[in-house]
Amino acid sequence: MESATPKISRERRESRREHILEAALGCFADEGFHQTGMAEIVRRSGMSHGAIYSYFRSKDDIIEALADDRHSREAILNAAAASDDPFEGLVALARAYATSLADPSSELRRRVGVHGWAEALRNPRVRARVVEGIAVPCTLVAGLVARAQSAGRLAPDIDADALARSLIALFQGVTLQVVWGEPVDFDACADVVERMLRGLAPDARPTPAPRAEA
Amino acid sequence: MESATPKISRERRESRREHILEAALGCFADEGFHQTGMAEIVRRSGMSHGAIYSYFRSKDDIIEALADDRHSREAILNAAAASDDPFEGLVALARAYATSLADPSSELRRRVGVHGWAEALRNPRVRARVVEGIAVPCTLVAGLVARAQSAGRLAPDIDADALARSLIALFQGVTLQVVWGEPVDFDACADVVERMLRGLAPDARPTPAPRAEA
Amino acid sequence: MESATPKISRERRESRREHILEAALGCFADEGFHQTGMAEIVRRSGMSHGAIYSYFRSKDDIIEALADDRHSREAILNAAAASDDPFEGLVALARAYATSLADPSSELRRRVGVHGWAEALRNPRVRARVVEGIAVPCTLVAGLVARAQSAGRLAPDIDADALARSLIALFQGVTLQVVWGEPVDFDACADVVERMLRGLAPDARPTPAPRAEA
Amino acid sequence: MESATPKISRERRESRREHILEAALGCFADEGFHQTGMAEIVRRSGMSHGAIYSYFRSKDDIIEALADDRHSREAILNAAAASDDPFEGLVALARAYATSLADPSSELRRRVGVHGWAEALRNPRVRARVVEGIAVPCTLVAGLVARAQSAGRLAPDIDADALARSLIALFQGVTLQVVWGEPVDFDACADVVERMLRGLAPDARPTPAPRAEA
DNA sequence: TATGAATGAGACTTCATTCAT
DNA sequence: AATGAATGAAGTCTCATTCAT
Repeated sequence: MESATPKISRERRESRREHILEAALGCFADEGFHQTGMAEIVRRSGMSHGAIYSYFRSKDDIIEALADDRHSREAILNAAAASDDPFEGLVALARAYATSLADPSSELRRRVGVHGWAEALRNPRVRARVVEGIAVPCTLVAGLVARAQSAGRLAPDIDADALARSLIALFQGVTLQVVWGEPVDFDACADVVERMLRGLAPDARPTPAPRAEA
Repeated sequence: MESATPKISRERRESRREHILEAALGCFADEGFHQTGMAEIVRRSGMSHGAIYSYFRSKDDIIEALADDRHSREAILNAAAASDDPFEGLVALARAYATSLADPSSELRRRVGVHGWAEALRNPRVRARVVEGIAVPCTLVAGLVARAQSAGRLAPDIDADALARSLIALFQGVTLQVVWGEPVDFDACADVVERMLRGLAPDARPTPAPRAEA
Repeated sequence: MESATPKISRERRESRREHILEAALGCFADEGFHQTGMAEIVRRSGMSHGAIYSYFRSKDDIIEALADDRHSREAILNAAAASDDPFEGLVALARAYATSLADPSSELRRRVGVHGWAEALRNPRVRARVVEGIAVPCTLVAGLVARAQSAGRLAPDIDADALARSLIALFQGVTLQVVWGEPVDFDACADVVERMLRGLAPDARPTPAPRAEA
Repeated sequence: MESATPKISRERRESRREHILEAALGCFADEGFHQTGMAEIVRRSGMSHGAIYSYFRSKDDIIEALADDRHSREAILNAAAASDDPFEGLVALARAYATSLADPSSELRRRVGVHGWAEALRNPRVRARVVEGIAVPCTLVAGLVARAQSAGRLAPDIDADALARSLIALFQGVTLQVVWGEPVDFDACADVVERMLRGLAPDARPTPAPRAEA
């Protein structure tokens, strides 16, 4: 008796689900989660209220589903794995991120992502997804850093985790500025990041900290 | 013509206004702007609906007022001016920011700030305030960078604006992680930032970029 | 694109709409537009707030819809067309109006009509409807007068428009007195009107105006 | 102890009262009774809430006070008394009314008067005042008619009361059209009224009613 | 299954009136 | 007497969700 006869195929169901999420993405990108009404999603999707509620239990379900953005993340993380050299992998990752920010087809996701960052403050499930979305690249970057240190490409006394978090933070902050429409020069920022990373090389001789001299 | 004979003093009025903002801050920090009802603000403030509406024209007015956070900004920016040396000013600023993130008394403001970042996507007035809130430190940091370059403390070919934006971005991203309750080690991050800044010194010899070698 | 698949028939929808209007008519007749709450209309209609708002965009929409009262107007105007003789048509119209005033089933409409007369002073859309409601019979009456003059049934030097307006005005004023519960004798008034109309016949010999004699 | 020391003279008090009524008149003329807030009256009067409430017990009190419009009525009624001849008194009254409608300084009163006509439907005290405002001229006109009949200036079989009501009704209706901004030609209307009155003279030979012929 | 009309709690805001000053 | 800040009930309208069709 349990799902005796699937009226629509699993693929069709998945495709309808994606269709709803896409409609919701557009709505949420424009007005945020709580200023978007289900009616708007209904209109954009061309479906009925009932239909949508057969794919998602509630509006919060849709929000949750959109809080998870595997796709765009993976593309970027793959960039890091492209290089055998962990240090160059970090640099490549920064470049890939900058490039992705310039992609207009991801604008809606970026905007909804920022709404998700706020929603994470009050919705534990959204927070879980957002935090997980940070944890993955954070771990990966920290791993690259550690390997780069082992390979003698980064100063060994640098806190790998702090550097990883700082880089992720930097990407997040740039994303914010981009969605706000600020005139951010992605390439220049990537240059700066690359430069800063190279400045962390073990044989780099930074200006000694004055305090150390005192 | 306006308020011919005020019944309460300007100070009292301002204090009541602040009282409302504080109540709203608590509400918004917990639930965000649009999931907080006026009734909640009324309860927290201990005032009546009507009283609140005599201090603010609308809920949006309150949101706008909270989108502007001069106080916390100034405290940090002052840190940068404390040092005569622009380069050390940058470092001090990063440290001051890290310190401020550890201050529990600013937690609500940080949380509301993040909600404001999302709200900026759909509310032009909030965006104006948020963007202005970025512009000020951005300009200041860029100025410090330029002065540091003139003083020979930073490599002259670094894009001052990109560096400024990147630093601000990094601060914003760290703030995000902090409000999400992530275990961020502020001091370690500040160390990393300082280290990266020092790695940008003109006499630092970074690992040459492999591409350049090719 | 609009209402791709209506769930209820056009007739049912129209009937629901009329049901709401009828409920609102009762409320407005009792308390006027602005002293009637939507809650009262909800109660009288037996529907929910949301349902009503799916038939009318706002309370003002309902008011507007009720400001237009084609039905009762047409019934009366048809009376005028019943006679081939324009002069007798005028008389018949006056009689029909008097008769309609005695109809208790129109009492609510009359009362709401009076509220509409006041509302017309501040609501341009209501005014437009009310003024149009005057214009139609005014034009018709003026036409009858002109035809009666051509047929030699009314003195040719009478200002057709002023007579039309005066008759309409008289009807309006009587309506006012009726809704106030004044003891108006409709038939006697109709007699007076008929008598006055007949006194305007070209061969009537009115008492000469004393001034003219001076 | 009872009003131990009147702080302000009776005249001053009366003048303040009038001042409030004048302010309210302007408000009510624009927006009607129930769409005008006390705050608006406070602003227009330049007084305080409390002050106004020391002259009127409530907003309804103000409405009531304005529902009674002795002044403009008396001016018109006096016109009727100017002539010794009752028939000419009627004509003079119609002329005086037409003249008063053209007076722009009475526009606000006319508008508020119409709002009062609607309010009379729900507020018994307002109705009492409005009805009384009709009764007085009605009685006077009926008296003139009766005297004119006694004097052989009007056909004796006319229902004096119905004629009086009809004339008053006509004036009211014309007032409505005037406040709505309709292009009413007062003089032409007065001409028509005069003509109709003269057509009621006993020696006038109206076109016989067809029914009578049948 | 799918539809969309209906629900009704709850959103934001206003405003006649009061009363401490 | 006069002031105007404060009250809080009531106003209009929205919207996530359900369920008869």
